Amino acid sequence: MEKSAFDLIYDTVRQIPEGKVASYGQIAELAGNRRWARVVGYALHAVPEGSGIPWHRVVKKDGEVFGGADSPGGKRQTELLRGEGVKFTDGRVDMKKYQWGRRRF
DNA sequence: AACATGACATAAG
DNA sequence: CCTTATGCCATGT
Repeated sequence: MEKSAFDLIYDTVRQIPEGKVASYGQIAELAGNRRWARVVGYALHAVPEGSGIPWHRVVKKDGEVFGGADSPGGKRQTELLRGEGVKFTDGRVDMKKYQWGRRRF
């Protein structure tokens, strides 16, 4: 069985350390192709609960959570990240300090 | 099997 | 900053 894009993406997301966040594009890039950003979104959307996938550590390139901090799910994601020590500002995570590794520069 | 949709990113205007 | 277009995979109808 060859690994599918989803498997690679899930594997990458699982490697995100606690207290850090990664952007969809970053996950896609680490998974193999940076154009999988969309696939990453769908993958997280299809993440079965209890899979051990820290989907809440994945945010948009701007650091905004899914749907926006105003969304019910976004609010939950924000709370989860905050519980790990990630501070939020204006509904966005401070990527400069909390982005996993750091792509670019 | 074909078409439309989706938790995005990037480039171009 | 916003809109439009393109790229990619899986799922639902």
